[in-house]
This record gives sequence, C-alpha cells and structure tokens, in this order.
Amino acid sequence: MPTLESQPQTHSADMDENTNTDNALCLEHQVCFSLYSAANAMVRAYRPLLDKLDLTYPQYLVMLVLWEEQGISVKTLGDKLFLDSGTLTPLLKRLESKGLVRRGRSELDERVRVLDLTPEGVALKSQASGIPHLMRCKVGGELSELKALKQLCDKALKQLHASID
Amino acid sequence: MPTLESQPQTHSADMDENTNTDNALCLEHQVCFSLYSAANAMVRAYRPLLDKLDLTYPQYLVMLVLWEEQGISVKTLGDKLFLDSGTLTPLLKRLESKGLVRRGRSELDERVRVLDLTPEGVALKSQASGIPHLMRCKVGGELSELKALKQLCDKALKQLHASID
DNA sequence: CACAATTGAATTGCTCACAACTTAAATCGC
DNA sequence: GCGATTTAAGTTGTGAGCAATTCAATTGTG
Repeated sequence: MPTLESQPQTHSADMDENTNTDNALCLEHQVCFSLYSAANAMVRAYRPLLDKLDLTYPQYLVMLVLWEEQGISVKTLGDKLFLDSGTLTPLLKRLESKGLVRRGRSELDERVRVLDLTPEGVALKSQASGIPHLMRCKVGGELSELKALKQLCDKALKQLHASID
Repeated sequence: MPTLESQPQTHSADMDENTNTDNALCLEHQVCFSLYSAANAMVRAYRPLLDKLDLTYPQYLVMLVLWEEQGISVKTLGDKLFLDSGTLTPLLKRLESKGLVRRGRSELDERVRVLDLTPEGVALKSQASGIPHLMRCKVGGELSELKALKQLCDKALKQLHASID
C-alpha cells in the first residue's frame, strides 16, 4: 500500500488520466460523501427525540458519558468523544446553565475541571431510555449490518487518526 | 479503561437496568457515534489538502458537483448534497467572493439561481485531481471495505430519509 | 382573470467543530 | 529551587448545518 510520500508516480503511470483520476476520485468521493451525508442525517433524525429532553446530539453524547462515569475532566471527556476544549467548554457551559452538569475544580490540579451531574442530570437518564430503540427503528437494517457499519467506521476513524499529517 | 471508541458488546452503558434496553442502546449509540466520529475525522483529514485550494469540505463538495454539471439551481444542488438553502446560500456567496462561482438568475423563473463556474473555478479542478488519491491513502483499508462502508452508509441514509417524522 | 397555495432563495438565530491563540498551573531538567 | 517546557482549559474567529421564518415569483383553482 503506497503511502503519502510515494503517491505521484502511480498516479501518472497509468495514463488516460481523466478516466483513472475520475474513477478514483469518484469512488473516494462517494465513500466520504456517503459518510458525511449519513452522519448529518443521523444527527437530524435524533433531533425530534432529543428535543423532548432539550438536548442536542453532542450534548446527548456528553450526557451518555457522564451517566456512565462522573468526576472526569474535560480532557478525558474530549478523549472519549474525539472533541476538544474549544467545542466542549461552551457545550458544557450550556449543560451547566440548563442545570444538568456541575463544572467543579480538581483540588489536586487546579487546571482541571471536574465534571459531575446534578440530580436533574442523573434523573434525565430515565427519560432518555427510550431513545436508542426509537433510533434503532429509524435506522432500520439488520443487526449484522449495523455492526459492520460500526466496525468499518471505527476502522476508518482509527486509520485517519494514525495518519495525522 | 472503558472508552466509547472501541467497544464491542462487552461494554454496556450500565448494568443496573434492563439488559435488553441497555444492549440495544449501547449498540445503537455506538453505531451513531462511530458514524459521527468518523465523519468528523474525515472532514478533518481533508482540511490540510483542501487548504491548498482554499476550500472547505462542503465547498469542495459543491465544486465537485459543478465540475460535473453547471447551470444547476440551488435547489438541485441541495438535492444532490442533501443540504438546504440555509446552508448553501452563504456557502455559495463565499465561493462567489473567492471568484470561483457565478450566481446568476434564471430567465424563465426569476426565483431560481443558476450556478456556474468562473474560468478560475473550472481551472481549480486540475489542482484538485490529486486529492482523492491522497485521501484514499489516509483512509486506508481494502477497496471492498470502502465499498461496503459506502453501501451501508447509503442504506442508512436512505432509511433515515424514509422515516421522516 | 383573481387569488390562494406552492415553491426557490434568502435571512435569522442557535449550536456545533476546530484552528489558533491565551492563560494559568503543574512538571521537568539541571 | 527555578526557569523552561508542557499541559488543561478557555477564548476568538470562521464556517458549517439546520429549524423557522420571510419574501417574491410562479402555479393552481375557481
């Protein structure tokens, strides 16, 4: 598998430039575009369900993490969700202003925010319990297909993280 | 060390509730989250390549469509990209201000914008010709896997569009 | 023909994503 | 110990996405 530094040769080797370039471009474009469109559609499909909880999809992701484990830092949360403080800080402030999250400070390290749920934040979990099933219905498809989709997305994500340049 | 990124079945959100609901929730959540994270990572991976063309990924998508077919309306473009005028109008204005796109008016229907490329917009295509190969290297994986990923994304997208409620 | 309904774009307002930068606190090297 | 470096979080600015709304042009219906 050629890596980035060895790319121009293979490409110019097979002439009839238009056809090959266009085919490669086309397939590639369609994979990324399909991913992009499906992700947008997924977030859109969550909206009517999450509106009832007054949450956005990224906010819902944060709540999922905090329903599992409280007392984590913004950094840890960001590592789990692949989001940075520039995204999370304002999002967490919104969750705080809704009364769902507390943004404390670590006593061992004054830089660190310690994230906890309020009783209201904890209580919201039961209201969210029906969402996965509703989304499962919306997405449809066989379980095996969803597993395959997840696995392929995870593999692509891992590969994209590995090729940071 | 539980993380959201790479958990198969063993890691359920919480074991204190109904097992079926949690498993369903967990799997479902992870599919959507994987999709969301992979799409974000994909856009991020495009950035250094597209920076050279002074394009964002959504702008690149618009250019791909216009490199194929000019003279289309905002509506037609939106149907192809699954984006609405609220997203496309400001984006197209940015492409226009960069001198890549012309936003004319249809003479048959004064409501309709007719989108065309400037010579600079057309010329940019050759500069973009290497991008698909570079992205192909970044994403990695077998061709069959990418085809499967695309097919599963397309199926999910179609299903999500079908279940508009 | 008139006028109600529909349609294509644009606008407004809100919330991500993220690069680039800043600030303050902790840690490292010597 | 102490300056240099690293790290955690926050800030700023730009560009999506999209719901809701507006407006004008077109179409449909009587």
